Amino acid sequence: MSKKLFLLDAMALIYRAYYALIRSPRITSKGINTNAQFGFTNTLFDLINKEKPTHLAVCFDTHAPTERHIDFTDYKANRQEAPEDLLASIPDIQRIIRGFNIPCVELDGYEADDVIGTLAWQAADAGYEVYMVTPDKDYGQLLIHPSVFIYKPPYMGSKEEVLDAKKVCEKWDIARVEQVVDILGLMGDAVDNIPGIPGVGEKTAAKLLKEYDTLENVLANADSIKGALGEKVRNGKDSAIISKKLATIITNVPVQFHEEDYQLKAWNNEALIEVFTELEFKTLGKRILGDAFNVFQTAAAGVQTDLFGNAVETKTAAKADGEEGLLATGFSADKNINNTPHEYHLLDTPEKVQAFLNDAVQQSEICFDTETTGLDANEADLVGMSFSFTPGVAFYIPCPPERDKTLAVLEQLRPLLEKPDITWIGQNLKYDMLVLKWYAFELKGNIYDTMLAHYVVEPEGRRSMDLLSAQYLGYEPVHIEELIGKKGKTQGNMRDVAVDKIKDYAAEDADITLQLKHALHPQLKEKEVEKVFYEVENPLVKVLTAMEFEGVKVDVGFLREYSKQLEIEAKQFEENVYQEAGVRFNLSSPRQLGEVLFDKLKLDPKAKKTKTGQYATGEDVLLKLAGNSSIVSDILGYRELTKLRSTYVDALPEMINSKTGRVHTSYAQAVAVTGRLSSNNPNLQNIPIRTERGKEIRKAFVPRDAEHTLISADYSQIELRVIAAISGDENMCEAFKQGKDIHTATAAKVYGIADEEVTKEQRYKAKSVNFGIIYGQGAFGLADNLGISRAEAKEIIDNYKKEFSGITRYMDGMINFAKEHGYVQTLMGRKRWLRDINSSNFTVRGFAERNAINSPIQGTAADMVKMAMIRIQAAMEKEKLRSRMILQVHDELVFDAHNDELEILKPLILENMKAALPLPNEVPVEAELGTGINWLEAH
DNA sequence: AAGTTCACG
DNA sequence: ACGTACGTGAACTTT
Repeated sequence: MSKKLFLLDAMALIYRAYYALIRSPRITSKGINTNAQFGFTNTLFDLINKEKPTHLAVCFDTHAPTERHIDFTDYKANRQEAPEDLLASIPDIQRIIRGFNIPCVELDGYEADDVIGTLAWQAADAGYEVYMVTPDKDYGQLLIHPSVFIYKPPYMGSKEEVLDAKKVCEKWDIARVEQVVDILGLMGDAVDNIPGIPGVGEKTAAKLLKEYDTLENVLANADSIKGALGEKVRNGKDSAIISKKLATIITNVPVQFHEEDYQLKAWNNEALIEVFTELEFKTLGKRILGDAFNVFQTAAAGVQTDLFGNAVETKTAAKADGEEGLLATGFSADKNINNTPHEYHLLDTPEKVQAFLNDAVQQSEICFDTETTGLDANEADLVGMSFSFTPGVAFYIPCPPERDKTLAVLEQLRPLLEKPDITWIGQNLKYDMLVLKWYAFELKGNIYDTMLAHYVVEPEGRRSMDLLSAQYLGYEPVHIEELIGKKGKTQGNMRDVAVDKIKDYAAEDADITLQLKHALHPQLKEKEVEKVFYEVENPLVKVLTAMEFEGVKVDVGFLREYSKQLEIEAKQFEENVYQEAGVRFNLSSPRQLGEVLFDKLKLDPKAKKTKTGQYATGEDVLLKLAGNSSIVSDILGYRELTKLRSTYVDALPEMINSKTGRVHTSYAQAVAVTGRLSSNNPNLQNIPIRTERGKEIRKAFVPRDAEHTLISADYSQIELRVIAAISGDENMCEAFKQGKDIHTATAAKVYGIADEEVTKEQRYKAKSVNFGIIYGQGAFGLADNLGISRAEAKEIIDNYKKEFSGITRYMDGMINFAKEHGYVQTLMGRKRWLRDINSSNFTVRGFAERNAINSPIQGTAADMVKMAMIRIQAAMEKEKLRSRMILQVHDELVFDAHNDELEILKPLILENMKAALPLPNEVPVEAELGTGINWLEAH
């Protein structure tokens, strides 16, 4: 057997692991982020398992400066400081590596790639096959040696990949791997702040090398390169030479490859158990160490699991010293459905279904899940349903493709589905209920949505079934891809999958969801979020289901006409821009626009500010351009019109449902961290209103027929009322109690004048401060926003803080509360955890501090609207109205109202909105309402 | 898949 | 010296 050496680029892998999991970080019960430790360990273990190396080493960078830093002070200068979590992970990772009895190699004055390069070539000369484990493309240059390869570990769904010299050449479009350093020298590397030749990218570099073979030869022939490119090359000669040197990996650093040191040996299990326990690697620990870890865990935790995986208290078990934290979060961690005997039943005859029903109607809680032909609940057909009420046992009932047969199946289930005293448990039940609603069935009992339970327990993470199962049950369920393939062109249809396979998949989903409920449920109490769960989120599900089912009518004819008009006007703006610029280019490309504006036309403040080094061309930048030339207004005109056309006018008709002729948005109830809803497919929460041309689009949203009218009702200044109320600021509370215009009242206080003396200008500035305050804005931001000096902005803010000292107290109070408790909360007890609040990094901490100020405000307003929706829906049902609530836009509710019901409905809506969530300090809640034959008119 | 811009509250 | 106002979703370009 040949000898295989793997050399790991530790920091690159650690970074990747950390950021791969950043959206759903792994946090221990002590609040430590273990993304990097987890990801790295996973990669290392999988590698050992799969690739069976005979020899292995992990290489680190050291803090000592390298020759590159000394030669070129900008080297890696723009690199952001690593997050604290990530830096803190390194000692743990080194302990883990030592636990595996693998050497860590590092050398002051050299980077990991130099060490790896040197060792790789030495080992290869000694007859090894060498794999350098790294995602870094620069390593390509080392493949000059034929037995050296790059091994890219699997990442985000893509498989691992072994790169040889041929593949590297293909990637860069070059002839020989020796040219890797030439290409890097020419194009530079933004990540390491290696400049290269400005304006030369990957493509251009490859082109140059095709013609001239080496970087030196390119430079030698710079005079014969024509046009702008030649100019760039001639100007960038010095930079190119330095860049090539920086990009060249040193292969003769003072290390020696002693093969016996790098040979894989037996692990130090004790050391590994200690680290894994500390890091709470439950499943991973067991996967790596097997029973050695299991025995320890169970004893340490003082909890065992019964046959079905339920946590059972063991009275006699004593906690091992120092292992308090292991189950402190309250989930039963060691459940593994794999080890639990499970029975998944296929109920494919009416007799079997009946037997199931007899049992099921006795239950108080049943987990329910549907399988359908698609992701859009308004278009999908039912393929089957699964149920579970005993952990490990689940039932799957298939539905035939013919609609009448599916209806017959549902009919048999009617006594169960409509039983009023059942609690239906499910993951994202809105989807399942919406599917049922298209068959005119509904779940009449209570519901318990595990997705929402997780949302209130942990609003920030993601919560797919797969993730939740892994996190709370330590179990990886069957992936849907195994049934219907990956998303995209190859994705198949659930209808075409063999019924036995669907049964296993679907039944498992119901089984897992039931167990998930048991794991999550104690967390509601522990985290003190029961109120927001039971009084806000859970009851809202049925309301949203009804709204999504209803949809809204869109006047397609109007939009088609408007589209033509916008197209003509946009074209005119576009032509104007090309005239003014003197070139034709793609005006939709910010990159090309930036080059035209700043390189060709040399317009004044050269704001080069995007992180990729391109010119920023956003509206704020363009408006600051010298002279406000007409090209700017033409660009902005073009942008406005094309935006309106592509995002709304042309897109909305495409979203019309084939069955209803209406547009059905989908509300995401567990996405926005503050507690707001979000809307997608299409997003109906960002329909234009601020510009004349934009608000026209609202005319396309119309009542269902001539007997109906749209009603729009919105809260007045809800966020400011909330901050007044929860801060208890006297002046602001008083202004609201007296029914004053809040921005005028604010201006009067800030400028020390009477309300009547406030000018438009002053009111405008005060309004900006009021909004800025909600978000934690500083003097810089206010100055930028209002186009005033920082001194003036500071003065306004100082005055504001003095006059509204209660607001200042609130802001400081929230930050201190967060620092002490690690979270902030809304009136309904909705929490947001802010683990960066004590960070030593100014920027990171500042972000958390602004969240601490803003989240309770935005979140309390969200609580209030949601509660209003629940009340209004209930009242409308009680009155048996034909009118329907159809849209929510954060502080606004829209209704498709029957004309006969308008006079009942108006007070019903307003009263329920005002009374939904009374604010402290007697701050009144006001709402306003309008009606019309379209949304614009109603607003 | 990431970055940029822009629509809303 | 740095960055600077919160929360979203979608379209388009570029990698």
